[in-house]
Amino acid sequence: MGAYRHVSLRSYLVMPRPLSAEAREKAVDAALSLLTEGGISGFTLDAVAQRSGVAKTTLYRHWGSANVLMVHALDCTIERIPTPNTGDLRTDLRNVLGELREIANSGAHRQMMFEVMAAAANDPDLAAVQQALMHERTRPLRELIQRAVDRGEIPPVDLDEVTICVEGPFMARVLKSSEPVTAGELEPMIEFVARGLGAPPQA
Amino acid sequence: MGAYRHVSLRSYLVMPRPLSAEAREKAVDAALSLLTEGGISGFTLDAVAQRSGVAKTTLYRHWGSANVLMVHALDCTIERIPTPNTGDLRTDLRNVLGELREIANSGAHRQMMFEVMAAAANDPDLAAVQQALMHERTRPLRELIQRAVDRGEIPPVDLDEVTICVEGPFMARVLKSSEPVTAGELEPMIEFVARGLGAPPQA
DNA sequence: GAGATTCGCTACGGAACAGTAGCGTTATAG
DNA sequence: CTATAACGCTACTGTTCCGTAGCGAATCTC
Repeated sequence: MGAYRHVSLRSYLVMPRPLSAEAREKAVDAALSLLTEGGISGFTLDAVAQRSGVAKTTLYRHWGSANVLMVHALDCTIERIPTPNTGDLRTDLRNVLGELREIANSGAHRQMMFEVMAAAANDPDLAAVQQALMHERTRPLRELIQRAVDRGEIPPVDLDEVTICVEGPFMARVLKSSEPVTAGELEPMIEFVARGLGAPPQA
Repeated sequence: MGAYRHVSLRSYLVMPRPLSAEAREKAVDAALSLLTEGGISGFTLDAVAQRSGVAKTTLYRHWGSANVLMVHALDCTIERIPTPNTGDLRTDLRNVLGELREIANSGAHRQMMFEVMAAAANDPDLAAVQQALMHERTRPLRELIQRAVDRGEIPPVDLDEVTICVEGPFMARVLKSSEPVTAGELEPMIEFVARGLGAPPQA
């Protein structure tokens, strides 16, 4: 934890002493670790202050409210995951779903995901961040499907419609059980999805 | 709201005055309406007491804690949904997904679902109820798939594996947007899933 | 009717949490 | 070195919610 985009808004201006980037970074890291451990219900400013070593008053000086810090911290986790291109639909699927599998299996990711989605119903900012996060995570799927269409491996499709269908089985599996998803579980899904996309039978 | 199974544990015994079934029913109804409106965060005993007209102290006399009442209320929502048999895979899918669509579109169902799933991580009782609820809701899918195998419309499958793949696209769609799912959106999913199951091309 | 028990009401106690005030300390700009 | 502003600390208010105590009134069994 540390390679996120910490935007220090005022560090370019000449001031006696800008809001310290160090405090922001420590606070965001603590916030994220609390969020992944206990979900939104485990995220309190008292806890962030204690874990980060940044005083609660300073947290308010930087972000103004607990919610803003939480949304900012989640926003910092948005990152592009690589999209390998192997020239084969099933192999591409295996690679990307393997990546998503590791994300889903890490920590108490489940609880956080659910709570964020629930809370997003009452918080437009949070909803936007959550939307962006999900969109970024499924981007590789959209890309590999588009490539399969381009090379003629599968017939043309409505990309948005079909992406939902492709990620669906994986998401349903993650929702269904808190057990980690194994690599072996992915295989039947890949075959199902490849057939659904209209790919020719496996070589 | 009223056709749930309200089990009055002591109503068969001869006692001066049993815990009133009326109070239980009103409390459960109020609890459920609060849960569907505001999710778990909208569920408080004060709110249940106010909406149901049952005193908070009486709620404790019946259930002992807020959590027990909540789990009991959710347990009361478990009900079998009918499984039509039309003799055609795609038509069966259309019927069952149509049922699930209505459930998913009703009220603020989304938020409740997420919060319950998140809370289930820390509460075995709640997890059990949630598991049972999901299992009951997807039972028709398992049944219609089994029938399609039996009549030779699709090749034999691992039922659990494949059910996840079939419900997946629908669930992914529900998760993705808070907009109601339209009947038209189901069609591409049905075709995708039918192909995934190995059904012959549409007539 | 007599006795027992439930019900509703009001009022508490206690915990957790958001957010603020005040004050002394520390680091930076000039 | 000096002024300025951020920092950490402690303490506080206000709110929300769980869970409980005590009371009188209503109701059921016998």
